[in-house]
Amino acid sequence: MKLMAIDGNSIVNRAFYGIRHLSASDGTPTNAVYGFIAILQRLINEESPDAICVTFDLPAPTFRHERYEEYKAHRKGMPDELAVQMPILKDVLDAMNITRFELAGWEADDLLGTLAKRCEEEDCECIIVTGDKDSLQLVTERIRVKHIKTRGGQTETNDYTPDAFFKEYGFEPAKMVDLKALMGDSSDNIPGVAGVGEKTAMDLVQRFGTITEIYGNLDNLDIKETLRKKLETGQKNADLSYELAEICVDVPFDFNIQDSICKEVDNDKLYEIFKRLRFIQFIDKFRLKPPASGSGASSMVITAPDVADVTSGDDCAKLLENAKNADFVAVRFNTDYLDSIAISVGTQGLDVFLLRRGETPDFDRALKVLLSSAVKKAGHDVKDIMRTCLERGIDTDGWIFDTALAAYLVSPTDSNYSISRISEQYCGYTPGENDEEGGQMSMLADPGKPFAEEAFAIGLLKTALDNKLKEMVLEKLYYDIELPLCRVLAEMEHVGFLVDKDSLISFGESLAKSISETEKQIFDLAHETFNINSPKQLGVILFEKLMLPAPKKTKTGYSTNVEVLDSLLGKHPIIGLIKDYRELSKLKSTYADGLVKVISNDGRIHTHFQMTVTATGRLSSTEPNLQNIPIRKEIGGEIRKMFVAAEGNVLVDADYSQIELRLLAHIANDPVMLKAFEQGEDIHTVTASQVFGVPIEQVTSVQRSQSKAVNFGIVYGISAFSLANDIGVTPKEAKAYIDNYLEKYSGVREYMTEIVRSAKELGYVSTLFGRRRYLPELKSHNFNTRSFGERVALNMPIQGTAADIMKIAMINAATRLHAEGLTGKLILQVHDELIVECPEHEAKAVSTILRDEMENAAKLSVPLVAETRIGKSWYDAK
DNA sequence: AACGTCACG
DNA sequence: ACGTACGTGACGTTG
Repeated sequence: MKLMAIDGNSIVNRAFYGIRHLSASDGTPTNAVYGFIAILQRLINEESPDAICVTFDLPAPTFRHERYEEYKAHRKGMPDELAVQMPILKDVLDAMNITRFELAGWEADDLLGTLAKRCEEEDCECIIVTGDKDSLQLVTERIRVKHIKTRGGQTETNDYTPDAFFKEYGFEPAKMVDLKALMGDSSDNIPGVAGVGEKTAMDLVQRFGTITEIYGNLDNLDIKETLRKKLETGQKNADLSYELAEICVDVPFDFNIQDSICKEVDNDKLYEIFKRLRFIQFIDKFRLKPPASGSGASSMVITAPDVADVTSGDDCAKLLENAKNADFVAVRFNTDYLDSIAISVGTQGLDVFLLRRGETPDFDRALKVLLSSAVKKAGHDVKDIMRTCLERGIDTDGWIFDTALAAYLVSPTDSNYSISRISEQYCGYTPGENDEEGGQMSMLADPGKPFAEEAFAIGLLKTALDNKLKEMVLEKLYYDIELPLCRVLAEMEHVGFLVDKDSLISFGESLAKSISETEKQIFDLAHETFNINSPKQLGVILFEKLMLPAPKKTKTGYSTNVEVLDSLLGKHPIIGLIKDYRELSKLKSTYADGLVKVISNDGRIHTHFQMTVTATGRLSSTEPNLQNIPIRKEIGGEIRKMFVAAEGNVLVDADYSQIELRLLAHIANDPVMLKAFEQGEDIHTVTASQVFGVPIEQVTSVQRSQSKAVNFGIVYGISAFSLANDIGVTPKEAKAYIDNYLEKYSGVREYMTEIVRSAKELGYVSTLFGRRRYLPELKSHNFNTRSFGERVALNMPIQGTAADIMKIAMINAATRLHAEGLTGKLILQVHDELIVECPEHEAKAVSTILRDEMENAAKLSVPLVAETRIGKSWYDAK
């Protein structure tokens, strides 16, 4: 028999502070409950105990505390957000049929101690789960303590058997009490002996044993006189502390392990609670089913639609007619093949119609009508549908809504915008299982009912999200920017970027040569071969074999990143070679070999732009990522020479100059910065002159580059420590630079305090165009998390507005190119840079259009400046 | 799957 | 006293 006994208060605390903010639909915080259940589930899997129980603190009631529940929650400074979760947690445990114990006047610890001893007497195994180290005193052969830590959202467990304890502490578990008696514990109000801390106390217990042994022989101990004095004066405190630290193991309460044996959970109750708390994953994990119908609430529940296969020409014609007349229809395709369509017309009828190639008469004509502007459509991932259409030479238009895009604007930090997830969240309706997110769907001949249910969900979502957009004042951003951008991006992806495949391959081969030469030299210097790509093996060579000083560690071992290598540069010739090796192998694996793999039959690379990934509103690029092609280092530039224009064409590259700092000047309305930009000055030089108090002409290059770092730092939400690290000065000097900066740029200082204040008040920040990012981090009790939230509050409006402006410029530039009858096409966007490929004779016109549209995408109180260049390759055009 | 590393704006 | 810049994606190693 194996009992798992959990220190409820301790674990719920860990969960509360370790897990990001979560809330139920009514706003009640739920992170602690969530974390607790997650930990519990994991422990059950790990240990498979026969019985489980949870203990909670419950102090003795006194007359002074009339509102006892409230008092209970707030002692030890339990914050409100946690206190309100305690009753919820208890409900959950009850619904799970897990016994819980609380007894007035006793702490969770004492109950644990008592029941662990009872267990032991009955020859059962007991595992105590806690986040406090106090309970370690209970460890015996039959009682194991599982200590839980949370690090960066991950929970780690540490098992203490008597052996494991001895290894770490050097004495037996029972002496934990003596240790506490000497060193004290401020969090538990145990005084300990004044002047004795952890180190001294450990030493004393290791060498001499219990406090009885220590005090019984105090005069003869081999210790410093001062320590003896401290112990003498502190004896009373030590005795008192011993009593406080000792866990009571004979609390008078009935404990019978049989009562705690694991039972089935109460499906209906648990389902109801998890649903209310929005713990959808747990409903799955616990295999819960919706309560049997007849519970009365069914009128509120949206039920799955009926599916009608369209198999006759008459039905099809009727459907198309209805579709044309409807305000909108919701459409779901199998995006890759376009051979099945599910259509949900309006939201009145609950029918979904299913059209299939081969089954529906005249399928292709129906498809064409549906895809045309005659039918107003809501879809999911409209850009991808458009790209597929382009690839198959089908025209499409009439897309008036994209549910993924809308859900993204409403909450850009979510990581999953699958139809089923957002439908569950915004409509309370869950379409049937469907594998498309896993990429399997397109292979299925018969998508069937789940597919139809997704079309139905899109219809519900359109209405729900449209309201949300309106509520959040996101309509303009959505309808004027995000939605029109779908077409622009679909075309860019479709056109792609031509690369010189042969050159890329031979570049890869020459890299292979350099790599193996470098490798040989490294092995010579190391006197052995090893995998240089393994930070672990490299760490051993550098810091153990070659005995170089290790300046930094990571969680798992030595850090070997460039920063570390740079600090070691002069110390050993192997360092430079390793840097070379890294640079070459990165270039080969990610860029040379990596890009060759994704060149299509047309010789071009067709990236995928992701519209719903970044928290700030930027695009991202995948498969391959064309937004991180090398440029900063000499040899990396070689790669850009392989990105070329087709025969008779050129590339026109346009990029914004300092768009983020210009936006900072505009948003902060900082007079000094505004003036600098109006007069076309070099902003970093101006900053240097301000910060260092020298005339513009006398700014040195070091001063300019340091100021450049300060400017960047400001945009990122600066800290003196990081700035110091970045530019190699002391944190003190860095702080002086920042203080100086904010003194001169007073508008920026005001912006920084104001944006954080407003973010805390509203719970979100926004761009000039209304794009929002919610910042639950600002409410965190964790300093780091909260500071992160503050930095994001500073940065997002700037980075996000720049992204908005670029999107506007893209839409306008694409429109202009077309309107002026040019054949040049946008092919790439890299955040502040746009690339068009066009016939040579169009280059000048294209160049003008790009610059014009980029500079005029927004009217600000500073000029926006874009610079353009023309070349045969990306390298030449930049 | 997570981590370390490094490419970009 | 805390641990530190914002936003991404891909690759190789390791567990």
